[in-house]
Amino acid sequence: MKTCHHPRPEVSELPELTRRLREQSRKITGPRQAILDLLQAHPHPMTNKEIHAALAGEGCDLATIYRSMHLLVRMGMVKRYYFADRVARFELVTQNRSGHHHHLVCTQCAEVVEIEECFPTELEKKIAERNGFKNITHSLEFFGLCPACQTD
Amino acid sequence: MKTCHHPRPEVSELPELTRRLREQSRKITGPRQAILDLLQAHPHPMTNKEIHAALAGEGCDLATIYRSMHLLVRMGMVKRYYFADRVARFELVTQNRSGHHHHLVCTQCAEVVEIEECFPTELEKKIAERNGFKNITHSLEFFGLCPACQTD
DNA sequence: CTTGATGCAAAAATTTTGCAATTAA
DNA sequence: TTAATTGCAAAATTTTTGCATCAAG
Repeated sequence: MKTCHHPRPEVSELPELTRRLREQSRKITGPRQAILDLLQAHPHPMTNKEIHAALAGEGCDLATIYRSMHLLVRMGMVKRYYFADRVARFELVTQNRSGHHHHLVCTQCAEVVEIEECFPTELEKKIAERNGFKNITHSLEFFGLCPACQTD
Repeated sequence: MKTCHHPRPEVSELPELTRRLREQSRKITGPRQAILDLLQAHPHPMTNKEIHAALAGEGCDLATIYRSMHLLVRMGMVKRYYFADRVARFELVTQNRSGHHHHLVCTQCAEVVEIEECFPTELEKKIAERNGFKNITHSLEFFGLCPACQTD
């Protein structure tokens, strides 16, 4: 895994997120703050195991992480991704970065790049109509060899 | 899950597949034939559990199915998909149906429709170049409510 | 015969759950 | 005060592995 910078966003979104938690009569606990903090600082999909490892300092139980991720996904604050390996990865949904976007993942070192492009809307609409489906969405991820790994 | 027809292809691809197995000094055993038969008759991604259940008659061990799918994927005879639920699904790669295609899956009843459309090649190339990636591929699946489930 | 494959059972890995104790509101 | 949350341990799943036996080539 490559090192990569995780610049904190200009404005933290945590106040807004905690507000929404409170709104649902959820509590702002240590573990939850730590998880949200981490996800904000690391704007790429993370597995529960990675989150657990990263939070080794504060000692947050793995079960708590599983439960938190379920909750955050249910509340729409986190989006769950599946890349090539049946492991769920979680990424914070922020106002800066739209909830819907895609990733380009290095098959060697797992580096992740966020992608602007999306599947053409008209084409998707056509697919939905031709098959009579409603409320169509898609999952789309790219895989390849990143620059650094091409030389190895 | 909706019932769906599984018309056998005009020409069975099994002889070719078994030939390739033999070529790799693999053996054509009962379980393997049953699995290939099943995958050919059911041209949609199936989970190992589904395969195991479908083969309840011949009594094929689940461990054997796991091992077989690993082998078949490694040999390129089967393609592995991940839909929305972190469960691996396997589909036979045939000459009729190209190995690369996508699916439209009903979020309610799990019906699967095969999709012709693909992510635009030029756009993908652009993404690869802009990020300096090589050997880029993608996974792309669509989700929505199928006609039957819209009335429920 | 020889080597790969199978079934079975055990082990490993992953995810969920029950519950008493804790803590935010 | 009280309702949600946590940690811990146990349970439930899912996947892999060791090994003696079996069978395809």
